[in-house]
Amino acid sequence: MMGEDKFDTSPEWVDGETKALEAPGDHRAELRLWLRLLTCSTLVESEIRRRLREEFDSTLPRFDLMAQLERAPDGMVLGEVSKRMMVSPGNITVLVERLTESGHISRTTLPTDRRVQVIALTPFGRAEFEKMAATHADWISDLFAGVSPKEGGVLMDELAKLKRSVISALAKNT
Amino acid sequence: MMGEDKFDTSPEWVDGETKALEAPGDHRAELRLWLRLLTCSTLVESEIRRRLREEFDSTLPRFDLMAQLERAPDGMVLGEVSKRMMVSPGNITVLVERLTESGHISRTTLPTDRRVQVIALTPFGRAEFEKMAATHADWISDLFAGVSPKEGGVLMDELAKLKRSVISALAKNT
DNA sequence: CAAAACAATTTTAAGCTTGAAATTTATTCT
DNA sequence: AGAATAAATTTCAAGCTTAAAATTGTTTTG
Repeated sequence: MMGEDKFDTSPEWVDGETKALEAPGDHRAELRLWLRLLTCSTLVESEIRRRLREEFDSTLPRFDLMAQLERAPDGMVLGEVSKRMMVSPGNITVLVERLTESGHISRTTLPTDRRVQVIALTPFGRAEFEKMAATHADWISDLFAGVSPKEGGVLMDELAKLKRSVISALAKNT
Repeated sequence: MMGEDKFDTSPEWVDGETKALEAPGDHRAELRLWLRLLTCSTLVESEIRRRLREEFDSTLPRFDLMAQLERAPDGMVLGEVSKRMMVSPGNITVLVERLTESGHISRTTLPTDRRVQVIALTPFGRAEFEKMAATHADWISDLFAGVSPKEGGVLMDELAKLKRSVISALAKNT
């Protein structure tokens, strides 16, 4: 999905009227928007992955999993973690295995329902995560430094609309 | 990086003055923006992957590679493909192997420099890609249907600013 | 003209990711 | 209670991804 021109900032979208004159099935504007969105998130994401590896010898999935657990002091059920991270359940299994081995998280089988595994940050895991989280926040702040608070606000709002659009389209095709 | 609240649309950003009053090292606004951006692109991307698999028995990387080649009728050098797709060179090797096996692309060693491989869409590959591309454009249009042309224009512009911000931050830390 | 430097690509090792099938455990329904 | 159903998790097979090392081929330079 990559390949957007590197510095294309000209206005690509047209007003509704002009759009109506386009050939049927012409979705260029949406495609360009999607490519730009994807370019932005890929740029940020791969840089964050790189830095996590270099500076903490860790990975984004590990960081994300611990981030979920940080806000759940009493731990979280595996299925819930999987939903929140938007990844498949099988994925969580391996992550949890490794984070347990390395002592970052604990895992307990729920006594009342032995199908259910609850995981939580260990004190060590929490301490490690807090170090990483602070640095991570600085990285993001750095990468986003050229976006003013006002522009950031606009982006938040417009992305909220996009998110609703996508979620509602997904709900329809069920 | 997932885990943003599902329908959070309240204004998270504050004006510059309020921001100045926040504790030093408080990067919540940027973090929330990043999470929202990532949520949007993950939602779209995973749906596109799913549909490519279900309807065309294909994958996003394959589609992307062919999309690059479509605009290069005379073919493209592997290294160039790798750069445009923003993936590591080793990645391209495997993709090219499989797309060659399946007859979608051809590969030629440059006679003047035998290190260099040039790949191009075969007529079959081009025909297949065109079918996929048309459907793919419809999918995106569908997912983005709730975003008006005007809102899309705003998003394009704001994402352009973000992209410049990220690229310039990456250029600095070299 | 060799030797060193450089460039393009492939290989390797490790980890991530998915969907589907299998397992284990609980619940519901005769 | 026993059978079917459902739920939570794990296993499996296949493919993607990366960085680093290794290959292969070209160019530059002493």
